[in-house]
Amino acid sequence: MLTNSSKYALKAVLYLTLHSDENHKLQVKDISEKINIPKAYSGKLLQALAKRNIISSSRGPRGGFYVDEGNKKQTIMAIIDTIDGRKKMDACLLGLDACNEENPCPLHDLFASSRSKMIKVFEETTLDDLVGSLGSKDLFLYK
Amino acid sequence: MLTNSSKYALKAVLYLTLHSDENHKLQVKDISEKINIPKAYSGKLLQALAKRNIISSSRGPRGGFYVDEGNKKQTIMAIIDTIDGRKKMDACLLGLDACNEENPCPLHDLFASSRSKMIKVFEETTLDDLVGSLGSKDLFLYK
DNA sequence: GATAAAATATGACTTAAATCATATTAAGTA
DNA sequence: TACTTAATATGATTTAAGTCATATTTTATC
Repeated sequence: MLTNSSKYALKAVLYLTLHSDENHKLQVKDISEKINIPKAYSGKLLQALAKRNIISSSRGPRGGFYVDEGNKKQTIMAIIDTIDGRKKMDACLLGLDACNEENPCPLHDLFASSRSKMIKVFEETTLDDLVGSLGSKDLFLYK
Repeated sequence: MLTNSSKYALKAVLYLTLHSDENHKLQVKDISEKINIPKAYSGKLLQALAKRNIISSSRGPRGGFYVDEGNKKQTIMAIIDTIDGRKKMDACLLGLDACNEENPCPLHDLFASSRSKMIKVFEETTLDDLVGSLGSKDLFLYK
């Protein structure tokens, strides 16, 4: 479904959404330790996310990564797309290029409705939404 | 979602379900050419499926792989499980070991219902069902 | 302005999935 | 029984994902 990379990216962005803002930037080291992923690897992912404006960053002393109000309008799908590429989500279960609604593979109809529901949720759910639904319980799992 | 290997396996089994029986066995070469996957690779997958009795095989002259009536009771999930291992399907979207119904990760509830529906379909759909639903139209896509 | 702290850019290394190759074993046929 | 045909078992090679390392650039602060 998702590569390791986009799982990591999702975790990192969620962490930033909950624990950072313009005045509380976090460094790669802090983030990677908290969410239990290799530092150098998370650095790379965070850079890719910042370039696409999913998250924000600033260099130099007191710099770091953070999520501002604008970033919170980003969706889960935007994160996945940045790291894995959107196409993978739409791909035929059997990997058939020619498979689609009009020309479905034998598994297409079994799978299509679940998948499109899932994709819709990913496209429509923003970081704001996620944080909202968590309410006050900060606790979630990074392992 | 699925590895390349299990996609190939699904294609191969579907092909066998439609085009083979005890009296019409197919060799690796025939199958791999028809479904457009590397011969040596499909050989390995077919062997694994035969060992688990998802499909049948016999050696020697006039031997080959085939799907008999018993094999047709096998499910899509059995194929996936043989090649990828069942666990992957149940795994948390974020890859969190500790994530479950009682202790859900932030994405859990967004994803859980689509996934369990999908899993249920995979577990309940047999090769018989698939062939039935195809009706007379043999045509499907191997590319 | 000099210094230090941070992200950025780039590339190398490692591991697992995907792919290929082949020697061995079993079964049908002459 | 010898020969041929096919799966089986095993392992080598290749490729892509995942991981790590570091030189460069930017920015705050003294």
